[in-house]
Amino acid sequence: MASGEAEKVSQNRKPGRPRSEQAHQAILCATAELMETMPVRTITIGGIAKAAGVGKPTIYRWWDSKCALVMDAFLERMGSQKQSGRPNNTIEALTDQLNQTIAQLRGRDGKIVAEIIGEGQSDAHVLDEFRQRFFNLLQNPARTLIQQGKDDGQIDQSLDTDLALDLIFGPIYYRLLVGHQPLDDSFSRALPDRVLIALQAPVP
Amino acid sequence: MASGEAEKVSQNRKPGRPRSEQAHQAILCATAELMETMPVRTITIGGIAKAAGVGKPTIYRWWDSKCALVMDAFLERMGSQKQSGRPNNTIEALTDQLNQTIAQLRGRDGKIVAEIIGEGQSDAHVLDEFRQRFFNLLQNPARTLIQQGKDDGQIDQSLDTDLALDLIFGPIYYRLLVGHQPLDDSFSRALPDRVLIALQAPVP
Amino acid sequence: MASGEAEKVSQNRKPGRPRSEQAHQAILCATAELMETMPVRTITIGGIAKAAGVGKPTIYRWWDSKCALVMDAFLERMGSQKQSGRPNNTIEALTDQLNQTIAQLRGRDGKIVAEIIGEGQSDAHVLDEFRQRFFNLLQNPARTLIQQGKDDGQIDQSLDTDLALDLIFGPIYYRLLVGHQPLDDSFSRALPDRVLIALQAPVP
Amino acid sequence: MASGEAEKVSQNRKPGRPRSEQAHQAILCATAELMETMPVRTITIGGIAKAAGVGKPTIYRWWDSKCALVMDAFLERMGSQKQSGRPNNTIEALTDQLNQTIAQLRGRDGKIVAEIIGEGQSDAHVLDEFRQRFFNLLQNPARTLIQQGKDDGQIDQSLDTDLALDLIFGPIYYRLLVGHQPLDDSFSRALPDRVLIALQAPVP
DNA sequence: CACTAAACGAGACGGTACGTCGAGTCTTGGA
DNA sequence: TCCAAGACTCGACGTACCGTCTCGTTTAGTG
Repeated sequence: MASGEAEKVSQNRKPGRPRSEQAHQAILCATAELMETMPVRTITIGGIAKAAGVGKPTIYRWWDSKCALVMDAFLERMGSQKQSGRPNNTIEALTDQLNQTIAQLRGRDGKIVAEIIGEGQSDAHVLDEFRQRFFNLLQNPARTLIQQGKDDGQIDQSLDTDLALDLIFGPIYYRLLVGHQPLDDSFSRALPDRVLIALQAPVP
Repeated sequence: MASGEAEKVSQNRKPGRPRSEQAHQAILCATAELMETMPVRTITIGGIAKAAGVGKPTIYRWWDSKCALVMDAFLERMGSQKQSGRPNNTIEALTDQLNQTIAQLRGRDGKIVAEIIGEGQSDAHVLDEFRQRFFNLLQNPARTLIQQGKDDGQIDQSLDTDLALDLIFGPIYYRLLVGHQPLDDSFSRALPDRVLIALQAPVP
Repeated sequence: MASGEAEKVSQNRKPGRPRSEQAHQAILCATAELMETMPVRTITIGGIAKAAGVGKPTIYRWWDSKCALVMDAFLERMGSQKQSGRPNNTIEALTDQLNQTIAQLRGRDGKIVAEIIGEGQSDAHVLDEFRQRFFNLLQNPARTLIQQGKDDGQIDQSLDTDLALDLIFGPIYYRLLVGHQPLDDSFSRALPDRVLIALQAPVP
Repeated sequence: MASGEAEKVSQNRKPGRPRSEQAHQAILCATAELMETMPVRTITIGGIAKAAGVGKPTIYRWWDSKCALVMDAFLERMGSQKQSGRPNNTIEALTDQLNQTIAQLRGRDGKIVAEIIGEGQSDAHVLDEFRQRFFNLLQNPARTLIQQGKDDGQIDQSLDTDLALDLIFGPIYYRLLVGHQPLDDSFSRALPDRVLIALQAPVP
């Protein structure tokens, strides 16, 4: 009280036993492993609890729903995103970005992304989280590049940035989610050039 | 077979009571109504049966799964697709097609399409059915137009038709499924012109 | 239709699949077996379901609670009560009745009765059922004998019958439930004579 | 020992913070209050802890189980037993004892006794404790009186004392536990006379 | 007076059982 | 043979307590 200093500090910590970070990690880890081997839909909370050596209530203490947990587990594994970072040329950088995205969404990771978006169709919260925590993360570098391209004249300045992003990523997610065509190398080769035409040229 | 007597009336009809077309329709109708008011995921077979005044086994007699039924109910309501049919100009026809698709996927119908694709992420069969019975139906006219455009020189002949379709429809489904941006009028206005640039110009 | 007989009759039967008596019996049987080997309190609905090869909802369809089920299973096994029936002498018949009751409540059966009464202390419904379906059944013959004894002068006519029954059975249940003394042979030998004194003699 | 006490206090005390008698009492008190308002079975350790403003481990530090705690709380409230003590006449003293017991087991206290005995049916330890700490306490005065009655000729000397106690208390507990008849005044009036007949008269 | 060690409040932990719900199958009587 | 009805087995759901543990704090007695 004297000089108004923090004094006792008295601790802002909550009372009681703190949550076990070990249990938290075990759950995330078990979930990630289950996601490798089975569709998200068929994963059960009980199954995760058993795999993690954890009680069901512990899972519910940390996450509201299976989907929230799956989101976290997914992001943990996705966290290690490398940035090739070659800023010299906007167009080249965008091409890189695109190819990297396609590469990322091939295989199991892409399947999981698709499943999460699928779950999101019946649970707005999941889709929200997905956008905020994965999608924006992925899209923002491209957004910056587009802005940059518009500034230095490589991209049509009258083009709406959001639309540009949809032109770039739309075809990829389309194939990923509808599955009518694969995200193969020929797609990866042909798409960037074609899309970039649309971005560069001014609408007549 | 032994005594080979065709005897009593050859009868190519199956014996027993014939399936009730009335029940069939009641089920489809009840399903369609439920789809209007609740997410596909939360619809239950039992709920449909109750709403249709039908037994669950009757539903299983006609459809393998909830999703197959939902698909049928959905297609029934989607059946009445008008074709504006103005074949004079390929580019204009494609623009029409695009705008029509966007208009169609706005509102409840789009939500249902999204939910079906969502279900499809955990059930390959659903996605198969979706592609065969709805998606191709929708996409084939555009495919024809593109082919036509390539023939008469309005579209770059080196462009792969499948890729062209992804460029056209990708952004729409992307917005529909990820929900980061709406399928609004400004999108509807801006998208076709921009996409068609990509289709028309040759890659340098 | 012809002679205008009751014709349609229309049936008072409910529609739908009838309850499976087989499942009913399997549940009762499994419960009875579990009661043999473990305390009622530690028996679980899930355990019964598993042992009976039955789903939990089926159990809940037939019984409101574990205790109601246990009551039924218990009564089924208790059903085969022999009546030694020697009506020549009221006092002798009462003695028989008493000894028979003691014999019955020795061993596992008595333990189960005690456990059911124990459960009943926290669930009035259980105690109700117990009284109506087991206790009265057991006590009514004695009640008749007492009435008879009062009529033919062998039992004090001023004695309230309910009180008489409590004098007879009270000590037995007391030992059964409090467990301070066993229901052994010496008890079985000494009790009837002593109790019958109280019933026969008039209060001074 | 008094004056010349063993120098350095001799130190038989354990180190560390001593148990809090305040917590002990708070737990007992909270338990007693809960017992007033809800069945013993539905009381939970967590509920007691919350009501007493105490942590669960503190409860387990003092008591092994909910039942042990309930026993203690119950005995605390029962502690104030008055002894009317009129030793002039054995028979009258026994009658007094009986009426007092009936009066005591009427109302909430009786219900709690019944619930404890009920719990005891599935937990031998509870029943043990009950007998040692409540039941014997209650029964011993009567035992003494009976012995005394046998000595001075008012009670049949050939009567086993344990049996006598069962004859006296059996009907009371029987009504208490089975609940087929109330522990009302008419019972209280009629029982003692009738029971005492059995004790006094010799078996023919 | 500071140190030590146990008890304290709180509440998270791994479990177990709960009672409910939906899926997909089976079994009735009637059409 | 199909129909409506609904009971069936199965298994996941999310909740409630259990009895134990792990925190940070408090409190007596010792050094």
